Amino acid sequence: MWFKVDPNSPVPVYVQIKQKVKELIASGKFKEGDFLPSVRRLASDLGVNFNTVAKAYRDLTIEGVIKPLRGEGYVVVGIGRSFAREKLEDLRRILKVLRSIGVGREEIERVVGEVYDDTEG
Amino acid sequence: MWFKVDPNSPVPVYVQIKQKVKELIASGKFKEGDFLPSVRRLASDLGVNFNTVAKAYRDLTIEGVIKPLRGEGYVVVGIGRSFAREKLEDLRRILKVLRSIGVGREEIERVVGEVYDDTEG
Amino acid sequence: MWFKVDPNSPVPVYVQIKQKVKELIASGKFKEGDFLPSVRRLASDLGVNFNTVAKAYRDLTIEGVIKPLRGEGYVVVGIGRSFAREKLEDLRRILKVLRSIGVGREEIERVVGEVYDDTEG
Amino acid sequence: MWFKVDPNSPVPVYVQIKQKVKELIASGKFKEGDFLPSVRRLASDLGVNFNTVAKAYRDLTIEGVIKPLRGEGYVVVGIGRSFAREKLEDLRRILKVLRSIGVGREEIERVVGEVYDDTEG
DNA sequence: GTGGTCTAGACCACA
DNA sequence: GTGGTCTAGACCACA
Repeated sequence: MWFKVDPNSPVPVYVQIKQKVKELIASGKFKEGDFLPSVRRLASDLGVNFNTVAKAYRDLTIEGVIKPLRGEGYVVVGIGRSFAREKLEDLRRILKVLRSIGVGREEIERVVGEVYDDTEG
Repeated sequence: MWFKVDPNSPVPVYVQIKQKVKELIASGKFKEGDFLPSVRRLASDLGVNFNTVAKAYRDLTIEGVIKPLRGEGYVVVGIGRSFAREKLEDLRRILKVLRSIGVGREEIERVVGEVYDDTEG
Repeated sequence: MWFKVDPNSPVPVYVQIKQKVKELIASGKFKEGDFLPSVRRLASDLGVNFNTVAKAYRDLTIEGVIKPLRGEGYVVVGIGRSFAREKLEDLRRILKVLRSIGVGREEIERVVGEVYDDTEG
Repeated sequence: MWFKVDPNSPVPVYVQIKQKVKELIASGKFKEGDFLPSVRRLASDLGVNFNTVAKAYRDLTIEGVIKPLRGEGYVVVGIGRSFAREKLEDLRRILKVLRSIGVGREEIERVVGEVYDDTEG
């Protein structure tokens, strides 16, 4: 039920964790006021060190996405539309690359269709 | 005319360089048999260290994308369809995230239209 | 009428409580022989855990400032001149910093005037 | 020539380091464009762990006081008047406490005189 | 040599 | 049990 991280990616593990947590909040799997899994719990589930998760949570705190309640855990504050906006920017960037390397619009539409017509996750 | 790298990105600079070079080859700006800019030249243009570019070129050599010709520089071997396939996978991944956070297909189509109907680069 | 603590300060909450209680005794709001609010009462007023206040009172007991009377609560023993001396040391320390960063004596005197000419709290 | 930290203070060591570095910048001992001592160098000088200094520098980076140059070190960006303003607030706070515990204005002036008439650091 | 990431693990503050 | 600080030390990216 939990997500995974790739320790061999050039993207640091703590950045991967930040991304995933943001996705889970943006998608409503975690709602405002919910508690995230504890630093140590998530670290153990992901098989990474506690400090790595702590750094991800600390960053998310600075970004105003979550908030630490001493002795209680991290609670979700919210993420607003900013995450969707970021992701749409990512989409635009990759589409530009695809266009520039000669991938036609039909191929793009095929993939969009596959994802959006897919009935499961 | 040249591309840029972001030294503050969590993505290592040499990985950024590899990506850009692959894009330039995939898009035909560099063709089979063309010489890439020399390690020193590119390093100076990007404002990064010689070793950083050298590592990017070394990796691309291992991946079979370019080939060193002693005393002449690095020549483009080719990149085939693999790069486009990778990028389409990236597209699929981001579309899934966008769908999961509730971004509708219309919004996706709007962005696709913007990029593909755009007449310039 | 009661004081507050800042749970996000790097200064531990129990240290903040100790400071405030000392100030209240030094300023005469609590006199020798007076009872402090009970651990549970203060904890509830401050919105902190019982153990946090208990630790502050325990420390103050060790320092000889207050004394537990079994079944009755904590009674003020006294604080003498030591607290004022500590605070004057704090004053000296901060003045040195202000002087070293170029804040002039006039600006210091202005603040002293503001505080000491102020007729209320 | 270097400063010291107190490992037994309730104030975390990394906060103490942040304070000291800010003082040194505010007082002009480090100017815009200067490099701070390296993370590992300062850690060794202070007898603390490298991660502790790293956390202090990271925080100062977020506050916009310094900036990391990969492979080169941390360079001073600037601190402006904000630090002096913070310190004057600290002064006001402590003066209020001193007044409330019955320390007279003469005693305050005596300390101010001592610090500001002192010819050495 | 300099910063960045990550692990492993101790001990403290707080609920 | 939960977060916070700190140590000790490995290995990577970059100049």
